[in-house]
Amino acid sequence: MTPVNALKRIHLFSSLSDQDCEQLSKLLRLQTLHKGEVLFRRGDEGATFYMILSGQIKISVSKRDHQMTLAILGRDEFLGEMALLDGQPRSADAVATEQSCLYALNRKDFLSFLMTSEHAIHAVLSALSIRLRKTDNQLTEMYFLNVHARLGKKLVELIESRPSHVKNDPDHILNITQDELGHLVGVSRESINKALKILRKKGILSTSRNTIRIHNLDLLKQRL
Amino acid sequence: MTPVNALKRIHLFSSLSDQDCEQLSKLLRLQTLHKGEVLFRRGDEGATFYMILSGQIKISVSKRDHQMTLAILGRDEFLGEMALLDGQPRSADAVATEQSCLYALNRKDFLSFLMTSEHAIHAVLSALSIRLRKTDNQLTEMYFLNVHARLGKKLVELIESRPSHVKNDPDHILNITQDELGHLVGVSRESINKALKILRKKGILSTSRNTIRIHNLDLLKQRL
DNA sequence: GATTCTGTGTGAAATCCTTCATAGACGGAT
DNA sequence: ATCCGTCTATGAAGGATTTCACACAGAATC
Repeated sequence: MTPVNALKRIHLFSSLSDQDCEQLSKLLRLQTLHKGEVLFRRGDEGATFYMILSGQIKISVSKRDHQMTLAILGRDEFLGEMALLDGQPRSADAVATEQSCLYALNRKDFLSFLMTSEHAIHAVLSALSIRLRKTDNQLTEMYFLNVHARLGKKLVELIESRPSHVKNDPDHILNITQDELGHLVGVSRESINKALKILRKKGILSTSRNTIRIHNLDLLKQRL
Repeated sequence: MTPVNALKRIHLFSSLSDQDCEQLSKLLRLQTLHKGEVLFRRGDEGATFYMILSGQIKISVSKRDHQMTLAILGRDEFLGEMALLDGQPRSADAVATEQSCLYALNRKDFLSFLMTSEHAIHAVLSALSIRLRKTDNQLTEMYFLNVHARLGKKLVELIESRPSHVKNDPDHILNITQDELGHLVGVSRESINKALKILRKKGILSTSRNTIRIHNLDLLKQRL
């Protein structure tokens, strides 16, 4: 595939003319990350915008031996825009959870690209808006709901945001450790385990190393 | 003052030409809210953008007899943009906490105004970014910090975000109920009260109906 | 001035969740 | 085949926060 066509497959760039794409492609830097590799850390000066071509980036904040995961971003999503837009340092860590491939764009180029594309502005505004909504929601749920309810919601969210169906298998399968789930829900691993135990006893799911297998998604949903 | 000059005093519109201002002023609708009046509710269809000319709007989410305050917006700040940018319903309630005066702009006009002003785009992007950062921060603090630490931070934040100094008075004075403080910190009124008791015993502050008087801001800060 | 309302102050009991300790299971490396 | 590191499972103890109950004070209303 030509570089221009590759660019156009990315939603943020999809409305660009061939010319603009070619222009832009000269400014983009391709970056590969191994599993576990750090893209940036909280507190760093942020001068780069990233588009995820493939793989997965985890956005999280750590303190002592505790960690909270703010978001997990995948293909066609972008990150790093906050530090560029408001001039503050990175607010969280970004780490690849699997082998990942990104386009990187420096501050100046990102901002000028943004101003040339109405479509891109809309995409960024809308993405920020959705993220804000999501975090607000997480914050209120943290206050209103207990571990069981939060876990239930997160499981449903994880399943619905990913293609976790395997052919000829009625179950939904999540590949995640209970530790990681704890970071996502904002709760200790042990509490996750105990909450899972209840769902297990009701036959809603079963657990094994690195995986949660949901047998009855409807039943899980109607508990919310 | 002419309407155009009034408009230019608003940061979001400050870069507009006289012509554009005049144009815009025809689209803006002036809206007054009494204390306690509701601007919109969570779940409403959102088709309006608001700029605060004066007064104060509280953004909050309620559930049963519990409430969580997400933000308190004041003069020169705007709200309502999320529903316009991502097309989802209102994510929270907006209520005037005092007599307030707003400019309202409908969806179409807001979006087209936005696209004509590079300055406005930057202002909105930057504001969204700052809000996102703030909520992320609140979320992680909710997980990492206990009531005492969160209350301390919130008190400092409230003081630093407002002019709470009175002439010839070395103290900082906050006019807020413990109930409201609880909503802001994400904790019960009683817990706020008990946490304040400790600060009171250390001589950092004193409390009375509707007010918290901070005697020693430095001491409060160094506990964080 | 009496009454009502709203907000503060406080302790006891209950609840939710974390922390700690320990056991076992599974997979990968040697 | 064994060892080691990671992940799951679980119970006991402790801590933080909520809930509940009630007393009290000052402001607002009549």
